[in-house]
Order: sequence, then structure tokens, then C-alpha cells
Amino acid sequence: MARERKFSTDELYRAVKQLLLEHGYDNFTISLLAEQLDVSRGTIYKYFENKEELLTEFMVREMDLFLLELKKVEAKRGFVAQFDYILELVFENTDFHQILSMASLIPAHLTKKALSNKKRLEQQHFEMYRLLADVIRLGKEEKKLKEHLPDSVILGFIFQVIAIPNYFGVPKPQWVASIKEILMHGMFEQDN
Amino acid sequence: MARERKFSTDELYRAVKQLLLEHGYDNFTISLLAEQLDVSRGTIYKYFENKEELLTEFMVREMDLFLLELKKVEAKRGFVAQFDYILELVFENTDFHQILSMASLIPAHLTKKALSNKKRLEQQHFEMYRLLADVIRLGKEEKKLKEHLPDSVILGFIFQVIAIPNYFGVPKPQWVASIKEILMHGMFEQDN
DNA sequence: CACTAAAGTGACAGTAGTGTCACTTTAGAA
DNA sequence: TTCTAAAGTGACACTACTGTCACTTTAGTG
Repeated sequence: MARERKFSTDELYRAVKQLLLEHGYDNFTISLLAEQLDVSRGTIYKYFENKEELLTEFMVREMDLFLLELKKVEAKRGFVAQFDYILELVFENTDFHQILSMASLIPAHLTKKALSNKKRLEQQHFEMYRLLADVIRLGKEEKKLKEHLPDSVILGFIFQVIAIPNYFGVPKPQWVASIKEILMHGMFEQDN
Repeated sequence: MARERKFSTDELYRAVKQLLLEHGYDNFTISLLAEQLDVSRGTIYKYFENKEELLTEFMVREMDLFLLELKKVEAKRGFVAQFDYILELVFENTDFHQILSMASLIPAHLTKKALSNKKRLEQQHFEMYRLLADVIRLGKEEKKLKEHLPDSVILGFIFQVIAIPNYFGVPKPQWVASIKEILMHGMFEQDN
């Protein structure tokens, strides 16, 4: 009944992701995306009213995928297993962290659809926080995590840690092990 | 012999800083700066050939000011005093960290002056690394820092830590103390 | 085979930036 | 007072986006 599409929805979102990571939020353009998908700019506007709608739609989708994986943490028994699972997840999704940090760059004034996407994204943010806060609560209940540390500092650390630049190319296993050790027991020798 | 200037060099750089922090590297414009200084755009081009020259000049200047403070670390006796000094410096200069992170957004193709500024900035980066690496070396020599942790992970942590967002407005003294404790001894209870 | 409707196109108007330059203004020197 | 040169101006040409829309293309239907 209609002409064949030149790209699938999946290809589109994969291209958006690549371009966002490569050029950053502010330098992402519809021209760049159209070029990547080998179509004209006009075509993109058949699927999205404007750039912000496209980008917020993309972010909601990414967040959904990540939350799906993160929810599996509830099935893990005991704080230590949950902690390990989260760190592994975080290190397997360094892209996601970069994308997430772009959420704050979404402009304030938006069209209806983009605005509702933004609201949804805030809900997802909150859901993510709820899941992680549960893990921290368990850690404190099990007397594994230091009671007096504010939850938000603990959360902040876990998420900020993956943004540490590996300038000198420390091999990944050593890199991850080192970061995990500092998070758990610090960089100072015990007897100090 | 000449007309009176409408702004001092210091006012100019203060305006640049404010606008960079407020709008980010990509959304910094000469129009915005001119407006802030209450002059026309053309005036700015009397002092700088182009935007990148202005911004690299600004960054070199900021870096110089920071290095001046950082160098004082060499006068501190013993690793613990040096460590404390650095953390204090870092938390007193959260702006600087934001500015520093923009260095990676400077485009690759630049005019002569901007390019030489960029090179200078890289030297300063290196100088900063050298100073910090010395502190870490001392920490390991004094058996205060864990020998097996790569220097770059330790450095990365210290610098990334100040970017942790204080969403829930934990009071600053508690915030800083918590972060310092995690860095030194981790978020896990000792007996685990 | 002709019709339909989704898919795709490219020219268009609008906006917002950059860097340039001939010109105007003005403080101080001669 | 006149002259000079630095300081400042605003119009100009250019570039690179955004979002729109009348039009073309094409796979499948009747």
C-alpha cells in the first residue's frame, strides 16, 4: 500500500545514539542524522515534529532499556550481590551515562509531545533513584554500608565513577577492580 | 591619546567565565558577551581575532591561576597535609573543574594564536598532572596510599568527585566530609 | 493498469550565529 | 584648536542550522 522505508526505527535510534555520543547534544543536527541514514532532512520530519521531540523520545527509550536491566537487581539476594550487579551494569553501559547527562541540556520551552517526553524522563529518573535507594537501604540494614553516609553521596559516587577518564589506558579489568576497591574500602591503607 | 575603554580586561574575563558557566561552551556567543559588557559585537573583535582565540586565552589564564595555588602543595610537609590541601582546593574551585572540562570541546582546526594557546593549555595540563603525581608518589612512599592502585585511577577519582551533583542539598561540610571519607576509607564498614 | 497513500525530496523562508570593515567618537598630544 | 590613533559602532556578507510544504516516487490494492 505504500513505498518501502529506507531505514527502520531501530536504525534511526542507533544513528541518533552514535551521533549524540560523537558530537554531543548541542552539535547534534537533523542534517547529520539524515546524512547518516542516507535520506533527506525532510524525511526525518515525517516521523518527528521537531528535533527536541526526536531527542526526548530517544532518551525515554534508552532509559526504558536501562531500567529493564536495573530492575533485575531486585532479584539478587543480599546487598553484596546487588552492589556487584549494579557496578557491572554501570561499567557495561558507559554510553548510557553519557546520554543520561545530556538530559539536563534539554531546553525548557518545548512542544506538547516533547514536553510530555521530558516529564516521562523525569519519572524514569525518579524510578531509577528509587531502585538504587532500596539497594542502599539494604546495605545499611545489613551493616555493610556506613550508616552515617548520606544516600545521595553514595549514589553520586557510583554514578560519577564511570565518568573518570582512563587517560593512560589502564587495562579494563584492573581499571574496574581499582575503582571498585576505592568505592568499597578507599585509597588509604587500613592502618592509617 | 585615545578614547576611554568601556570595560577592563578583568571585567571581560569575568564576563566570559560567568557566561561559560551559565550557557556552556557550545552556547557561548560573542553577542552574549558583548551584551554583558554593554558594547557592540564589533568591539570584541578589536581584542581577539575570533571566538576560539578568546576562549583559549581565557582558559590558559584560568589554568595559570589554578596552578599558582596548586604549586603551594609542594610547601606542605607530609602526604596527609598535601592530600588535605588538594581536596580543599578542589572543593573551593568547583567552577574551575567545569571550565577545565570544556577544554576538550575546543575544535581541532584553529588559527595560529588559538592553536598556540591550545598547546600551552596542554602543557599546563601536564604540569598539573606532574604536581599531583608527585603527591601520589609521596603517599605511596609513606605507605599511606595503597601501592597497587594505578596513579591515574587515584587522580581520576579526586577530580571526578567534585562533579558529583548534590541533588538533595546535603549541607556542604557534611557533603565534603562524606566524600573525603569515601575517598580515604570507602563506603563499606571496615569488618566486611 | 490505474489508484492510493505512505515515503521521500528539495526548494523556501526564517533565525542566529561569525567575522569584516568603513565609519564615528573622543581623550590627550602638539 | 587641530590632529591622531585607539575605542567603539552597525551594516554587510556569509554560513549553518530549523521547520514547512507542494511535489515526486513507489508498493500494493482493486
